[in-house]
Amino acid sequence: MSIVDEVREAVLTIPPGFVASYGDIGERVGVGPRQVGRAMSLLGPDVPWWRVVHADGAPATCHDGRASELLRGESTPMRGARVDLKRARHRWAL
DNA sequence: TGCTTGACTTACG
DNA sequence: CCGTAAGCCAAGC
Repeated sequence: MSIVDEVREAVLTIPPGFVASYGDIGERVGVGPRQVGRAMSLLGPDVPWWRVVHADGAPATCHDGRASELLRGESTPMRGARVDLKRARHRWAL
């Protein structure tokens, strides 16, 4: 298993309407947030990359602006231009 | 083997 | 809210 596969699995488990930060995924797969970002760039367009946001709820810096529309389309709790992590942050089984 | 880079995070001003 | 600095770990050269 590669980092990319682990990250892909984690991202795919995020249900519509929820999001996870790079740090969250990093903790889950056991790597640093930067590896998550690097892995994401290799995943491809077949994953819900827009459900992966920054620690403060800001959408991914790539695909400039597209994430907001996609998140909104899934009824993701938004607060202005950023995701309301208090409500939208996905939590895997503890 | 060592240095640079990156879809990041946290802390501080 | 925005900019800067240090930390982080894997991949590329």
